[in-house]
Amino acid sequence: MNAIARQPDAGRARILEIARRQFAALGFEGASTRQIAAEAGVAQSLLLYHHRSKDALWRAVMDEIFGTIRQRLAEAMEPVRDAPVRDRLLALAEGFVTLCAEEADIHRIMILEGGRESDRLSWLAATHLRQIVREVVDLIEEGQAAGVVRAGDPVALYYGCIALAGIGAGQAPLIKQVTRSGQPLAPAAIVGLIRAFLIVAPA
Amino acid sequence: MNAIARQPDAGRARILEIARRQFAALGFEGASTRQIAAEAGVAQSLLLYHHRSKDALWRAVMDEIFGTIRQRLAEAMEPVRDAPVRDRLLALAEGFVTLCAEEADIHRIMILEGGRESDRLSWLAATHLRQIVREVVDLIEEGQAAGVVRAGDPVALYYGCIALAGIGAGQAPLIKQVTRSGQPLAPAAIVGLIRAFLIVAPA
DNA sequence: GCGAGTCCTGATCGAACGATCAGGACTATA
DNA sequence: TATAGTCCTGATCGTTCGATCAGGACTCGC
Repeated sequence: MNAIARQPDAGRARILEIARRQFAALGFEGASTRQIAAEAGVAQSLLLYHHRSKDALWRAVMDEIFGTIRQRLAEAMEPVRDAPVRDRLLALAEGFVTLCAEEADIHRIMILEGGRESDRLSWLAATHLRQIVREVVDLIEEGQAAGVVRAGDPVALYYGCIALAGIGAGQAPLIKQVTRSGQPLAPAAIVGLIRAFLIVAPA
Repeated sequence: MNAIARQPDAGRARILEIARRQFAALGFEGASTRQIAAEAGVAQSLLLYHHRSKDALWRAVMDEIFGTIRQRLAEAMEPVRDAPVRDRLLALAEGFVTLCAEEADIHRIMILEGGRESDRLSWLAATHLRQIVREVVDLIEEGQAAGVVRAGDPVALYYGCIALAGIGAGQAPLIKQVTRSGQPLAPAAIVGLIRAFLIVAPA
């Protein structure tokens, strides 16, 4: 009998949320199922009842994260569905920057996992990443064909945008420590950076 | 009696090198002093004899990293010491991208630590980071005053460059998994991205 | 009311963690 | 050759790790 008993779905969502925060803060190896369970107010064995292992818990977190990503980006793109490619690219960039700012955990987990070979990364690429990358790179190539996006390797441009989009929120603690103002970078400023980086004629 | 006995300095350097790799791969919490010692072929207690704690070992790694950074950037800047600010900025960018490509651990540790508040980050900012950031931001502001660098918050431009410089090497495992070619981004291409991002008139 | 099935807990496992300590092995000084 | 000091190891400390398991608490179909 505890605070979230008899609300199985709410409890599961809460566990996933806290697990996401811990994985983002400490990395997969650094995060502890006991700590996650303690913060969620449940027994550690419950995590491994719902998910058969720490690895499976991590994959459940990633499934939820990519559900959020797809939903948020779809919402950002919907108003410009039939607009020129330039507007669609900018809407996508703004949507992604906003997402990174509001859910910094997401970008950080990606950076953490993307920098090191592992079975988790292979699973992530096969299950979620390749499809999204393909879609965005296609859009960038469409922009290049239309003369809107600067020339160059579209994959490099894609990762350049990802890097710029996430740096503000992802490195916010460092930026707070280093700058005099202690202020993180504003999302609007980052969208401006991406626009300048990606678009040929930002008229 | 072991392979590196009677070569104290070589042994210490080897320990620091392996510790750096482990901290970069697994993060501070994920890395283990026993694993580091095992790969270095020494007893785990030796690490804590040379450095009084895991934390102190980490700080020794960072001291060595920033020694490398300062040395490499000084070498990159030396030939353009008296050149216009545009050339100095580009030399700095190229030097940093090359450094990130050749020593990907460095950038990754920074990303790992910069994304999360901790005593280590405070120490890092006070001991190493603030000074370097100040110097580079000053250079960017000089470039803006000369009309060479695009307008905008120089701190945002600085972190934009950092993000772009590190994305190729830092996310190489992910890029290998996601792209068809499996090739990481070439340093030259990344320098081109930064130039396009930073410089107003890339004539 | 009763058994089946679901949700959840506490106890516990062997392994790995950071840290400490006594002492062996070695070099340098005298 | 005796002594002092440095370098390094193996054993061991208490803690925490992921994982397992028996069983309590609850809901639902009958």
